[in-house]
Amino acid sequence: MNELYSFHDIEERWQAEWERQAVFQCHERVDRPKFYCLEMFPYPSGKLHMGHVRNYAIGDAIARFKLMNGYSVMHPMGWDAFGLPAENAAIERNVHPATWTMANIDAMRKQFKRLGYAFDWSREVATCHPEYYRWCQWLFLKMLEKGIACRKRTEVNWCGTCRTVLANEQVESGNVCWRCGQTVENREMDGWFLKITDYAEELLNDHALLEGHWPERVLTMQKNWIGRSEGAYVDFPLVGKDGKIRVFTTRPDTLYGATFMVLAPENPLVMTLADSEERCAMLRAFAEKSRQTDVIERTATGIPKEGCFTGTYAVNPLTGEDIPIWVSDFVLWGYGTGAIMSVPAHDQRDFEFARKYALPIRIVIAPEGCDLDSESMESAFEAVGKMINSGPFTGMSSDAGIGAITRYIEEKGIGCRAVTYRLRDWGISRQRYWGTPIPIVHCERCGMVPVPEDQLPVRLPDNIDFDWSLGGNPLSRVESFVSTRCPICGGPARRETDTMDTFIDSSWYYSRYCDPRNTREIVDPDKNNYWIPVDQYIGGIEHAVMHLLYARFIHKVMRDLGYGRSPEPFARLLTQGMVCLEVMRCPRDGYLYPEDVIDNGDGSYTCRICNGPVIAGRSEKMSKSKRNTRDPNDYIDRFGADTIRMFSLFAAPPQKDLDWSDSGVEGVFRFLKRIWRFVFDHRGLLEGLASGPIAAEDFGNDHAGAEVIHRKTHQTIKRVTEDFDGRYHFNTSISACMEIVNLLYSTPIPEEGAADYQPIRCAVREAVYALLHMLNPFAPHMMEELWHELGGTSLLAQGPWVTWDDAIAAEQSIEMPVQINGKIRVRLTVSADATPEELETRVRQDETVARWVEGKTIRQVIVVPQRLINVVIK
RNA sequence: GCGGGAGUGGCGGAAUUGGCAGACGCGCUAGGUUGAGGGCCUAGUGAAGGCAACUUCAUGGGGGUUCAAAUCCCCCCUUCCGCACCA
Repeated sequence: MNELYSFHDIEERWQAEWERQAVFQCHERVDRPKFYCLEMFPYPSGKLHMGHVRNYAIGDAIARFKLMNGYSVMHPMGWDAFGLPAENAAIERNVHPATWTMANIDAMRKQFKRLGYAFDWSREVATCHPEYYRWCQWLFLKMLEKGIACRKRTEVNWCGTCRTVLANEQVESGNVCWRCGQTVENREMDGWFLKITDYAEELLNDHALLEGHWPERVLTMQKNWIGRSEGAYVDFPLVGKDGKIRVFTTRPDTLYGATFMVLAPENPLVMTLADSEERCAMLRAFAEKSRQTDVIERTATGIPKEGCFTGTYAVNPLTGEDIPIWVSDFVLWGYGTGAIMSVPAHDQRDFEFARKYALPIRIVIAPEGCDLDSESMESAFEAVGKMINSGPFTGMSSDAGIGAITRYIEEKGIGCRAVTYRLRDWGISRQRYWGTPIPIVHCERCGMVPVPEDQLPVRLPDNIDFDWSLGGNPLSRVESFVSTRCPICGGPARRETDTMDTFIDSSWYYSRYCDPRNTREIVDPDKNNYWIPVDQYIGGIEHAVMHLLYARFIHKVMRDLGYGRSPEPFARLLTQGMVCLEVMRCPRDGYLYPEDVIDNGDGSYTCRICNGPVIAGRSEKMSKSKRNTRDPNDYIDRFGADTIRMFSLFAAPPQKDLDWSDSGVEGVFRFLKRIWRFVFDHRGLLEGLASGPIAAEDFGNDHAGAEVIHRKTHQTIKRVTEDFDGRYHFNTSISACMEIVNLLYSTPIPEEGAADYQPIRCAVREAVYALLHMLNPFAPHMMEELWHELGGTSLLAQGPWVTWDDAIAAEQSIEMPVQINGKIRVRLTVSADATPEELETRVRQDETVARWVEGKTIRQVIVVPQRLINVVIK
């Protein structure tokens, strides 16, 4: 055995060995329970960052633990390989997106392998591969058949920088592109949509299956996004015109108080309502102004809302009164029916609008025990109360009134019960090249024709001209692609040139891993049913409502197509925190790279560029623009994969943000070296440790030093094992292992032949045996190496895991704190199985206790077994 | 505005069916080893007071429940995240 811990050699050796023995290749074994461990697959940007290292280190620890515990573990890896960066690289550097992507995949795969993650590489997929995307196209055709996919012309979010349409989920803070951060604009365009709204109810209800297994806030975010609300549609007939306006309300009980109506400016009805040419022009101008108003400004609270009267009236169907129809941009065209009934007395927005334009306010709900006055009231009364001025419903509670009025309008045929959602259909058309072509042909004679299944995949052409200045989708300029024959009539036709949102690719990849080379089917249903659901899914919180909602939707679609039984794709979800580092900023030169910062050693820093003082900012997510990134490669070079992996698990629990720290990394490196050195220094004593278990009788139980190690070992196995089964707080698992190592260092190892040599030898051998197993999920290379050095012929990776004995883990005697009136005054060493009565007697006899009690009387002695004793005196 | 998370030494973080606050690591201090430095080893390290045994204070702030509160309840502050006229 080498005295030096030469991590590079060790890591290469074991990576090769795992690969040679195909240790991480999995199969559908019926003799073992299965465990599907999955981390969100990466976009092949070409370089791993610390966030990746952490994400995959978490999953790898779990996967390895499960494998050691006898599970049939699937832990696959692949590439979310379609997307804009590849196409942008093509434009900037004149490299084909496929070439660029493939080179990136190769580079990242190498990095992954250097980190020694336990992936089953035989299942690798890349979404840009025709054998993958043909099944995206197939899925699209199935959804078209079932009416889930459709084409329509609507207002869409257009990102000018990315030159494509975005789905609503991909627009952040109301108007910002999730990818590039630029403001999006509204455009009316044709596009393909998936009716995720058909599944809204199920997506919402099935949250119940995930509760307790998914982070609460992800469920809350999805719930808010789906935004279910219950109420009724009510029709208001127009005065002097045919037709009616349908509104959605959650408060049918306030219908008698509806004194005007408001339509969204985009509502096409608006133009038909104008009572004069002049009014028509005004409304058109108003709509145009709304369109140009920033979405944030238009919808922000606190800003008074502009309105415009149409000149037309509708009839309140319950009061029979004529009420004016207005237009205002606080009513959204995308929600409900794009029209509302306004009840200013009981809705704050309506109230403010009514005050501004002097519209009538009628009170129809009275709060318990007091009266409202429409003249003097300063805000709407939105709570429940007693119905007044409401015809036959007067006197009813407003709660009961909701049901009663709904039934009434249903009987009269002027409305019906209804549920609406905030969730909109998923717009999947993208006007860019590097994505899955939508398998549709536009024929002059036959219209839109789906490409027959046996003609899939519709391949992306290679001969692309990426000249950005030409604008539009480069795909539409490839005549050989666009021009085709109609599958029905054989006549000339043109291919659809929109490609699919890449979120479709990532909505079912976890199923494809179950059967990645199937050329006949998207996945074999039996294989899918064996592995799915993913038992543990791990990724960033940023996908809470994008990927994670889309994937749940597509999963349910696939289930309905007969490709699986499980209602949900991901049984448990862990959202890992970000990797952060403090930013260095110079007032003159902006964010600084580490090499441009001089550490003065006294907590202050100097800018190397201008010699001015540098402001050490707070810790923020590592990002290129803030220049606070660190390259995993540098750390692998200096400390090895085991160190960087273990640090990213040790520095914080997985769910929390992690502060990167170079000295923290060195601390972990030091710990690993300490293990190495201990084994090296005691290689004689530890020799052959791996070849056979330690018999209980070898210990003897008369030596205190051995017993302490023995007990600590079993306690630690228990702690670490339970951390894996519960919260995944690996930071505490690792620190527990550090405690054992510290204990081993502080135990004097006797000379061979000394009386206590045998029991100590056994205890130390057992401790090291356990350590190698427990640390294997975190630092697998070093542990395999030491295992091998100590006579192991099997692989630690294949287990079995270590077990503990509660009887050994139990303390014989414990130091029990004794409190007097809640303050610790003395500690007594007592036998662990002492009865409360014995303990109380001990305490009453104790000198120190007596000193504190002197002159007072003991009122009560509280004995908490195994914990403490509290003496209450007065 | 609504909803959710967080707030513990110089730093990252332990400890929550209420029961020894600060495990473990970083940093710092001292000693040892070394020609020096680094590395490694040992000890110390929440604050204040005291020669000391020890005492007092301390988990964002203020109240409360309890023999006992970082943990439970009420009010407030700070911060991060999500949603934001959704009818």
